[in-house]
Amino acid sequence: MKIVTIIGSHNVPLGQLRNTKQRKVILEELAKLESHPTASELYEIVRKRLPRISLGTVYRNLEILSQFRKINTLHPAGFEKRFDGRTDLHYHVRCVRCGRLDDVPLEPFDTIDEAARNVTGYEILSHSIEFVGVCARCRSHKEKEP
Amino acid sequence: MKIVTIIGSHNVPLGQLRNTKQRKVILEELAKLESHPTASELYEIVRKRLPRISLGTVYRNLEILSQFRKINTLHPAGFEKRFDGRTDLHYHVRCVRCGRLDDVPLEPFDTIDEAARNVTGYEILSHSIEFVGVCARCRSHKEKEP
DNA sequence: ATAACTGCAAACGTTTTGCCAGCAT
DNA sequence: ATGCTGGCAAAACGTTTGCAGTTAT
Repeated sequence: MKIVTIIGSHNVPLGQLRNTKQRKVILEELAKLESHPTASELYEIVRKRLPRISLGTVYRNLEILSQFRKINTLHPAGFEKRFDGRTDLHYHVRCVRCGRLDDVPLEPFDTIDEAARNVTGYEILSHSIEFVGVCARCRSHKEKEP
Repeated sequence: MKIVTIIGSHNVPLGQLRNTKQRKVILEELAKLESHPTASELYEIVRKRLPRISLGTVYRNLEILSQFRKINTLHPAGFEKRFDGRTDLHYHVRCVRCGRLDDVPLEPFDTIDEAARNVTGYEILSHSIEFVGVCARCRSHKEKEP
């Protein structure tokens, strides 16, 4: 008997995605928007077309669509806040396998704030960069994952 | 009569910060750590020195210390996930006043992943950048804030 | 036929809050 | 004396999950 580790959320199907009305409307409405809505904002919008849809369905579909790269999830899934004794500007890298978070010892890119100011109309105060990747430890354990 | 808008969390004092044992220990332990603990991880650590401290106190102090720039909060306070119909790499800017989130129409900095790889030992897959600043609308309303 | 999917409601884990006593200034 | 702060417990919040019935393929 072989034990298989299922990667990803419990609600993401192993087989074929289906094209339900709910999923279609969620995608359509999200595509229409310039903004980056939260799940419940999108729920309110979608509800105008599908009054009986549930918030759970919206969450489930956003998760699935994100896994299949149809949409993008901005503030990376369910992570707790983390705190850092350093207050100087520095960057972080997160391991997608184990969630480990490390500092990245690079000098801050101090020119990019000005670039952002020029194209956004914002007064830019600072920025943060989070790299995502696979840490050394997880890379050496790669045989565990299919 | 003048209406004053209180900025920031309900638990952040308007007056002078005090130097309590709990606050000191939280700061000390956080400073010792190379890692970026969550509130409850830090709670467990601090509890070894102050067994009667509560998790609420840890949260309150982290919030206050963060406001006063004594520490840094990594995954910026309580924001919900946001979803984006675009799946290509692009950056975002958040207004610290109103929470508004916009796209930043800059070309992706494709060289920085390699720089990060060189200094971290991670296999770097991607990165995200979030600028923080004040949006045009909020800048024109600045008279409302002290 | 079958596996994906939905709505609903309950459960979950994290964070915030109200209360009141206690302590730093 | 003032008002910031702590502990505690309850509430709030965003998100996930179990269930039982439904739907797309």
